[in-house]
Amino acid sequence: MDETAPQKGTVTQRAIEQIKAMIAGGRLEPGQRLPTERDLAVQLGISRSSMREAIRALTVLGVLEARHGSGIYVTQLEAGDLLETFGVVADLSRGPRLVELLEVRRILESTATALAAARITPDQLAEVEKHLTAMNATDDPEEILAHDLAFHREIAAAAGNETMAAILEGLSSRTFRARVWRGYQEEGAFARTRREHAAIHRALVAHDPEAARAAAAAHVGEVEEWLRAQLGG
Amino acid sequence: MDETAPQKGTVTQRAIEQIKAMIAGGRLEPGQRLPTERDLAVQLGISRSSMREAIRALTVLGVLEARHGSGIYVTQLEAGDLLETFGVVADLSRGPRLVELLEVRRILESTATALAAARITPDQLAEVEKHLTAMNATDDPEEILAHDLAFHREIAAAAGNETMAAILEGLSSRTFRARVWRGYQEEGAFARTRREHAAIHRALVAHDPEAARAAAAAHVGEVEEWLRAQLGG
DNA sequence: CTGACGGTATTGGTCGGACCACCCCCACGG
DNA sequence: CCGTGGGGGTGGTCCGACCAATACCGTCAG
Repeated sequence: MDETAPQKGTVTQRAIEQIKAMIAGGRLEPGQRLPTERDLAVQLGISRSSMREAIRALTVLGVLEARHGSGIYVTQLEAGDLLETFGVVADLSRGPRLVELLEVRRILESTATALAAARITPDQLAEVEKHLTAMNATDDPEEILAHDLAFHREIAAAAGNETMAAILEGLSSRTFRARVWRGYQEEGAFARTRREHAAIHRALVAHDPEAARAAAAAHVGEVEEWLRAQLGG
Repeated sequence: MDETAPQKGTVTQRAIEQIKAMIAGGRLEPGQRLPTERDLAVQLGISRSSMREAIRALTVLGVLEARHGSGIYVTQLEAGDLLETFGVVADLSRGPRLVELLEVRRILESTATALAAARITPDQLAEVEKHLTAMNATDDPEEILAHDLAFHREIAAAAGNETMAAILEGLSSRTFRARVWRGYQEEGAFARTRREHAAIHRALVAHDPEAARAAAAAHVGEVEEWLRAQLGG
């Protein structure tokens, strides 16, 4: 047995696993700077080209961050960094998968809203109200969408679980919302959306988790059912 | 304005976005074969090296699949393909983030188990029972873990939401479970785990969603609380 | 005519080197 | 003391070559 010759998969794939292992094993801390591409390539016994592919792969995964002229660094490995790729899933999903994604969002969003109702601070509540007001004060769909996103983002943040908030952020990625929202709002769902947002807000003010859960579930569920009908007929 | 010179970010990043756009726009269908690396590089006006980095990035994201000697293909873009990277998040998370991940899993797993209780077929139930029996028939931790994973995987599959099942799969990735499980089981939690699994199974047999939800939430919650205590001191 | 065989063109994988663009730091001069 | 300009280091891009796995197709035996 020659332990220096694992010989599994491509050299690039191996390099990816090795760097991941270094981080998981604590040899590389969040925020720490890595050796240069050239040095890393020599250390792992591969060419710089292959090493660059490995680094690029870990970069898109949100594990590494390359700063031109400075060096390669490990990200803070926070939920937001690693779950950014979740948006890709939403962007490339179509048909039945979109309904499944909305179902997941309904489950998480309702729970997050319930948690927020119990924990939200006055400051956070003020922020939520700001976006609610702004959302109702304009007719520009783009602006409405932006404040809609921020409205739910603030609530998710108030729930106190960064990971959950990051997942919800991915499930509400711009292109995803835009694709579904366009058709949904064309049917004059603005009024209904406003009522639902108002209901969520009331539950937050009352610090009523169960009401918040129900309001959020109904809110997402409305879109979910509409989309299901679109696909079914 | 020269529309041929977007000039935003690195050329590789641009290539990634362009290929993603081609897929999102329907110009590339799932399973379809892409042009050669060399041809793609020419089409987008970049070098083959840069194009390879873009392809590698999309490969690790589960969007593309490169077959040596054959060509590059779009994956089926199913939940499993795209959410495979979710395992990376679990593998690289530590400390408080692990608790957050378990909280997300508790929410999704309890809902999935509830859905499964309502929809599970006799065949699927038999499969679940198979792993439950096998799990109780051995003392080998590795084998127990494998059947434990399969037990929950079958239940998630029976819930009828592939996306949710794929996320749960990622949240139960081997290294994640192994890291947490080791310490948990060392405290003689085998008996408790067996009781909890039995409770989940009973709820499935009875087709009782609420009981299933409660049992699953308690099951994950136990581990969650233990982990929270570990970190707290 | 059919099917197994083998060679060859195609295609992804790896390598090495060259040059550019950008950042950081330090020595120099005000 | 401060700012400032240059130089060395680093990631970004490109090129050309060769290797390795695959797919295709013509050939030949049955």
